[in-house]
Amino acid sequence: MARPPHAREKALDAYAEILRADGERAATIDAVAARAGVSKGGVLYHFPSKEALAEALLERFHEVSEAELIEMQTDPEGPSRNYVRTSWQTSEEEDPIYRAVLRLAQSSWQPAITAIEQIHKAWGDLVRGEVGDEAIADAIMLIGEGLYYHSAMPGTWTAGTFDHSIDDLLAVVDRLKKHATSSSEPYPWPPSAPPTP
Amino acid sequence: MARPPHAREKALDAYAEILRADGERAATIDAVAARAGVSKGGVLYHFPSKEALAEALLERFHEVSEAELIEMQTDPEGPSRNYVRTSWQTSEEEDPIYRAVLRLAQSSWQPAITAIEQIHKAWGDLVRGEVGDEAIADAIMLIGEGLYYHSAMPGTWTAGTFDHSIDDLLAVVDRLKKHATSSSEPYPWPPSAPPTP
DNA sequence: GTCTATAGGGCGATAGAC
DNA sequence: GTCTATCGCCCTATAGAC
Repeated sequence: MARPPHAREKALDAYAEILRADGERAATIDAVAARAGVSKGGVLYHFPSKEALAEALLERFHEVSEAELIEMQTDPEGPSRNYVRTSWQTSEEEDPIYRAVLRLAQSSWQPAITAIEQIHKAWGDLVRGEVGDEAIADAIMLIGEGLYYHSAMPGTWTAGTFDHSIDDLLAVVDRLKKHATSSSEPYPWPPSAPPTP
Repeated sequence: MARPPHAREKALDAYAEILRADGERAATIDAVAARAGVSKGGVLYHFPSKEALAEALLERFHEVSEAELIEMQTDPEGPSRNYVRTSWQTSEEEDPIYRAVLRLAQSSWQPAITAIEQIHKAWGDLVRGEVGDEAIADAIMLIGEGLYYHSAMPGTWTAGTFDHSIDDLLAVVDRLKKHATSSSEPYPWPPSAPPTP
């Protein structure tokens, strides 16, 4: 795996990008091959079926989301702010993988639905652990999911919509957190010293 | 239009339901015809092309969303609570049209994207008018959109997730509104006596 | 490993009987 | 108005040359 064939990665990149930008229906093997600069047969050599392409994307997703989860745990801002901030900022340009997988989930592909469900649960656990109030944790999670809702919408609709106000939004999150901690004793946070990378 | 052929409406219903439940790709003319209990040719008599089917759905959407907008304006709870509540509750069983159109938007069909964009802008204007604070209005809108994000996800993931906590969530919305009105003078609300239907 | 050529199946749309 | 039959296209996948 140290130096796998480049065509494979290029095809997977192309697949993710077409999915994200144009939707599941546009992500045909022809389109992937054209964008990756290889032939259809070339793509099908590395990915014996179209589903294999989707499965490979899901593997990438698991790697990336595991790393994101660690970042969220160790961010000195705390999980809530990290979640809301990255919900918007990784949506802007980075992290095309999440949104590509989201498209597969929206197309009712069960493995993608399960994967999204799992990572959301993990994120939600961290936020709940930090704020210690169920309803407020729900509200914070929904704000982040609302940002994903925007980022998952095709077209130019939401480009930059929250760029000017993400800090104000984070201030609202702070206020929600503060209210939660003042009305009930929160879970201990951070649970221990974050590991140094 | 007083008594249009039933097959037309049944086909449109079937199209919306398949779209909502199984995604854009599954909404073939064959599938629509089967669910509506007519033949493919029968469907294509009323809707000369597949796009005509989508356009008819969009017309329905415009009618329904106009009515929803009036409800949101006249709800004695105010637009914010109405928005958050209906974001979840109409997702449960009612309002398959919104989610059907959402699927078309997620498939990068521009007319659907534009329609969703417009209704969101109208909702956002009402919420901003009520709370009078930009960041808090954004947060409230995002909570509602987060609920739609859940409702737009296929499968059983989110079924009932917020049923037990929607009132707690509305309490958080109240708290956000309260903070906004205490820190800055809000817009006048309600603007005038709501029209009686 | 990557290509071209082609088989096989599904889908949108048309034609014409009833 | 609704049906059946069929055409033509696009997409997935396979076969085999290089």
